[in-house]
Order: sequence, then structure tokens, then C-alpha cells
Amino acid sequence: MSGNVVKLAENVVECRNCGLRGMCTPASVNKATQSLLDNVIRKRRPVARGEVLMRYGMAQNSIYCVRSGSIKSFAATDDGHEMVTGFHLPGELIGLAGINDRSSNCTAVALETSSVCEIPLDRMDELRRRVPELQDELLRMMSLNILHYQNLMVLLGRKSAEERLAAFLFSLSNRFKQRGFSASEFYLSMSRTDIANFLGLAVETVSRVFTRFDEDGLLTVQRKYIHIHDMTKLRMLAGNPTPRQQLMAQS
Amino acid sequence: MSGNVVKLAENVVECRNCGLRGMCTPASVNKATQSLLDNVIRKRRPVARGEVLMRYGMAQNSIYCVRSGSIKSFAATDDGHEMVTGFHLPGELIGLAGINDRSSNCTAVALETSSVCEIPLDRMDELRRRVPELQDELLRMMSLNILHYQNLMVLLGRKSAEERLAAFLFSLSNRFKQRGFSASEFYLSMSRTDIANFLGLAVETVSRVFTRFDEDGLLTVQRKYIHIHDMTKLRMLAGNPTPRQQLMAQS
DNA sequence: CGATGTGTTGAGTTCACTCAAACTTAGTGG
DNA sequence: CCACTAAGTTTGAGTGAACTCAACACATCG
Repeated sequence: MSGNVVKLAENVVECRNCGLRGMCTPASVNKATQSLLDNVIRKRRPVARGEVLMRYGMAQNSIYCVRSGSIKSFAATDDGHEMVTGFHLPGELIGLAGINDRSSNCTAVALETSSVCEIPLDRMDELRRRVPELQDELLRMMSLNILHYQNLMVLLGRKSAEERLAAFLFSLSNRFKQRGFSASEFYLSMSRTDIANFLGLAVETVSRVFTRFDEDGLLTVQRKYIHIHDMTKLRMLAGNPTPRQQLMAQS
Repeated sequence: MSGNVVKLAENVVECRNCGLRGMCTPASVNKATQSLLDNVIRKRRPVARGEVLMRYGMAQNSIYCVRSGSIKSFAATDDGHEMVTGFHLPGELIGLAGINDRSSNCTAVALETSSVCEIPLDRMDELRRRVPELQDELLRMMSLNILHYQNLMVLLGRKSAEERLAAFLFSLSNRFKQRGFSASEFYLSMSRTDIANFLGLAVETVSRVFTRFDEDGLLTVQRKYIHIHDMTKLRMLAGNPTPRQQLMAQS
């Protein structure tokens, strides 16, 4: 395993990659508003593995931006199972769906030791009215989020188990790359069960497809460790997404 | 078939139900900005059945709000099939995912004779900076949209064919009700194929489940005409969604 | 009144599921 | 330090829900 293979927990995202970078490191806004911006973030708070950031059905007064580590969010279904709605990597936002009525529609849990920026909605509302660039950025992020879910619809509605897992790995790979990490070697922070619940598959199926990919020489998998050998083939298997579709699986 | 059973094409949504009502009928803004608002909507334009509002991959310079009729939007998959990402009823917005980079990620087609309000993004951008209430409304709509897609993920990832169709019909029923139409009797404007492509099923499966529902006395179905007899049972079959989840299937 | 598009029904198949068991790793306490 | 447990993962066998392929029925329309 070479150079920049990392566990996310060991690294902190650069603020320039952050979804709401305008909130704390104002690049596009003038100095007059800078002190204002500094006050938006309530706290950069550490989150232990398994800790709950927001809980389904509870009041939601903040959104969160991941700084390091990884977070999963999920909704409980009626039959007791859970549907994972997203895995959040550094720089990605959590809780956008709760802005409407300030109530959480899903539960967010840290998959490993992580840290997040908590952004109180009240202060964000106040601030975005004063800083148009921030408003635009937020709108952009939400639009991107909607696009992402539309791609997930195609994945869940029309793709086979192999295609789903390939698309998932390809997405992760790209997101690691964007963050300066290795695209071909990484550790999964989520369990097979989480992956299955995200892809709409059974755990056993996820495991079997991993094994098949390994046997085919497409990649090497050892529990959480993944080494992709043939990225082109993986992209093909995933259904050859266009660059814009590669953002799948975030949020 | 009693009183208020209608085809959407025959009716125009009240502006108070419109997703961006602030855009054209300013209730929450003062009179000073009213003339401003009137100028945002480029045109209330009629759309013929089959007409394309926006096309995948093309530049997108507007979003649309349905006034009457119904619109479907879909993405083409690699294998030539299409995945319907949403059916839009009067008052619902189309094209929110394109705000980010002003390019369409899906194609939108009228299912019947319809009319829409076209809202140019440039003018909307300009206007929302001047009218905070409009900004808030837009943010709310996008947040709701994200919530909606999260619910769709559960549907596509974890529900059976019966549950999917039940949830679909229950959602339609509620949306008709909200618009003052009958919740128990209505006409479908989309084909079985469209429904199948939206629910991630085969056409034959949709047809079979419709038949089963009819045989069970849950509803009467005659091609496009639907009469729901047991709304409680339908809600149960759909997975007993909470009121907040009932907005599923819009956008 | 055929022609065409749309919807339904039937037969057989398959992919992913469930159930069950073995195995692996990590954590815990004697 | 090792036995023991619990949690997570893999593998196998059999099943079933939804799919595909194919034929048929029914509208709508020129």
C-alpha cells in the first residue's frame, strides 16, 4: 500500500474543499464581512464513532459540514430496517432536507472518529441575507444535492447489483481523489450492512459481488481495504457515468 | 364519477398553491416590489402533449412552474431505457437540479396539454437578492425537494412492487386533494410504462399489481381512470407514510 | 375498418433474496 | 496471554418476486 492511502479520520479536509467555505473562510467576500462570517460556525466539534449528530423526527436547528472522518445518514423503514440515504465525506453537507421545517427526516451517525462544523440555521439565515455570495453558494450546493439524488434514483431503480456496487466504489474513488487521496487504494469506513442498505441490496449480495470483483481481478478486497486495479473497467461496470454524475453517493 | 373528478389539463392551479407564488403574486412582500415581481415570469406558456420543456444535456436558463396539466421528467440510462425522475403537478417546480451549472440533467415532457410559468434564472437571481422572502421560499422548496428524493430512495431501495404502486397512488391522491380535487377518483395522465419507469419496475408488473388491487376490492381501475375504495388500506400498503412523507413523487 | 399504440395476461426464467452455517476479527475478562 | 464472546463477513443451498418473452385484448384514430 503506497503513499497517500489514508483513513479519513486521520485527515482534516482543507477548507477550500468545504461545501460552505464561504461560511468560515471567505474567499469571495470582502473583509468587512469577514468577522461576521467567523461567527457563524458555532463550533468545530469532534464526534466519536457511533455518536448521533441528528436524530430522525427531532427538531433540527443546525446543518453540519464534515471536516474529517465520515458520517452516514439513514431513515428507518416501517419494517425495522434502515435505508442509508448517504455517506458524507469531508467537505459535504448534512441536513439540507431539514431546512424546510427545521425537523430531521433522517438520523446521522459518525462511522469513525470525525469532526464537523456545526452551522446554526438561525445564524445562517441571518448571514446569508447579508452576504449574497453565501446565498448563491448554498443554492448551488442544494441544486447539486438534488442532482445527486436523481442519479441515485437511476441507480436504485434500474441498475443490477454489480452495477450498483461498481458505481458506489467508483464514486468513492472519485471523491477521495478530489480530496487529494489515492483513487485506487482506500479503506471503507462503513460496514457491508451499511453499503447494502445504501444500495438497496442484501448484505450477502454485497459480499458476493465484492468476492466476484476480486476473483475477476478488477480489485483486491480485504475487509475494509480496497485496491482498485482496473479503473476503466470499474467505470464501465458502473454504467459509464458522465463526469457530472460522478458526484453520486455524497450527502 | 361524482363532482370534482377532473383531468388536470382542464384546470389551472391557483397561484396560492404555486411553489414560487412569491414570484408573481406577492403576498408576503410589500407593494414597492410588486411591479418588480410581475416582471420575473417571462411568460405563461402553453405546452402541447409531448412537447419538450427542457432536454438532457442542453443549457438550462430557466426553471418552470406547472400551472395546469402534468409534466414528466426523466433521464436516459445507458442501456437505452429511461428512468422517470418525477411527475410534476400544478404548483410544482421543474429544473431545480439545473441551477448549479445551468445545464439540464434530465428531459421534461408534457404528458397532456399543459401550461407552465417560465422563470428565467438570470432574472430570478437578480430578484431573489432584492426580496429576502423569495430567497427563503426558494430555499424551502429545494429543501422539500431533497426530502422528497430521500423518501424515493426508501421506495426504490426497500419496497416491494405492491408497496411502490400503493405509495405512488397514495401520493397522487394526496396531491390531488391538496389541489382541491377528489382524493379517491382521478385520471392518470401518464402511461403504464411511465409509472413503471418511475417506480423501477417492469410494465407488466405494474399492470399485474393494478389488476390485483382491483380484484382485492382496494380500488377500481379502468385504464387511466382510478377509483380508490379503501384509502386506509392503501396507506397501510404504501408503508404508512407520515404526513411529511406524503409529498413523495412530486418534482 | 384495419392500423397502431397501449394495456393485460400467461409461461418460463433469473437475479437477488432468505435461511443457515462457517469463519474471521476485535474486544473482554479471567 | 489466552479463552471466550460478540459482531461482522463470507459462503452455500434453496426459494421467490419480479423479470423477459410472447401472445392477446382493447382503445383510438385516420
